[in-house]
Amino acid sequence: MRTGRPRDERVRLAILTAAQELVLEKGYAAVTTADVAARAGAGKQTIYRWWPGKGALVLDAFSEWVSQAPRMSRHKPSLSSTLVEFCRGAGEAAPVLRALMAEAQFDEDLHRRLIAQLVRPRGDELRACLADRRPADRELVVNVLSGLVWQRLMLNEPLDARFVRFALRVVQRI
Amino acid sequence: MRTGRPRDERVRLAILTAAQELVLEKGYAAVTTADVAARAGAGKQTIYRWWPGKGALVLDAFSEWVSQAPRMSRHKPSLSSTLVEFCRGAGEAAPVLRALMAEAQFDEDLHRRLIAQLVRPRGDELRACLADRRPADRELVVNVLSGLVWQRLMLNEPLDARFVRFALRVVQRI
DNA sequence: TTTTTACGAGACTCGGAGTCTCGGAAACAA
DNA sequence: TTGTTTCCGAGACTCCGAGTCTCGTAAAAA
Repeated sequence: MRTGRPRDERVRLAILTAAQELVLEKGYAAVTTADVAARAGAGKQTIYRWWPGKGALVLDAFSEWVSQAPRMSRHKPSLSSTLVEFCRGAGEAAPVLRALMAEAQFDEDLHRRLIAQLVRPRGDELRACLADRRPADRELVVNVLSGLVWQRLMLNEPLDARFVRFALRVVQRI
Repeated sequence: MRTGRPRDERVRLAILTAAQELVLEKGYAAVTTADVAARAGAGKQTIYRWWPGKGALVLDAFSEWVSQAPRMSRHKPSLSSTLVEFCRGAGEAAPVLRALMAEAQFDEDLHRRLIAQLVRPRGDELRACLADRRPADRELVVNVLSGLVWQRLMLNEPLDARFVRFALRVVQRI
């Protein structure tokens, strides 16, 4: 059994909540770890004890944001609905996704985390909607779609309904 | 006539050259404006007099790097050769492109410059290779291709010959 | 009770971005 | 020639955020 005082779950949640709120209010770049600690009523050291840095913290605070799609449906979700739902979530959090991907370019560890916690899961969701395609085709479509999305994000163009229609049209023609 | 001492062209080139060398040697993040000034034998203020910051400087130092394709051919360049040539240039400078696109996410002015000096021109080159397509198709193909490239860059996957084959296969099926 | 780890708080170091100032140089104008 | 304007190298300087260190205290297990 692990000895010593255990990690306080309420503190963990307070920090994640504070990070999410502050980033949505002021934007990723304008938020400091000191800000997060202050709003959470925590010490900076408590943040650095459990997260390697601001990037990983914000990633944890948002990694489930995008995929809060209603999983209640017992049907296999359609490609269209998956894409719509993703763009809805990613649309609100677009500045955060841009900032995380940007920061990850300067931080290998964060880059790995970002791919494992955000990029790969979204790709898997898409893949699951393409079970009827040939495997080679499937990878091709997934690559094209996520390419379009990330390009759109980094170029700061909206992930709106018009984009979804465009993306679906592309897929249809492959 | 503009009065006062004119800008020294040799200094301008020395700064651009120093920036390019240093970034290739040590990587974008590890280079400071003080480093560039030192190697160029210039003062920091001379850099800040002509460029708003490190990002814009490095962008200028590399903005023609990618498209040093031999324009000697009087034939219209093929999509294949354009893509190969672009990936060859972008392959070597991939870390720089990643860093510039990343930094641009935190700097609106740099973002505009990056799109105007790098993103748009490459898109135009691609577009010129697709003159035989219907205009709507053309935009679609350009979007898909540049989406694949930027995704590849930000995910730190190689822009190698295998990728070019993949991209061309995608285009062929649209 | 002792040991071990977590916690809040705050002081601290470190490094890079960008600014300011100074003495001097290169152009133009009177 | 002299004065004005802008450029230049050099270096000191401020500002700010990331991350570290320490201290007194709290909560769990041995």
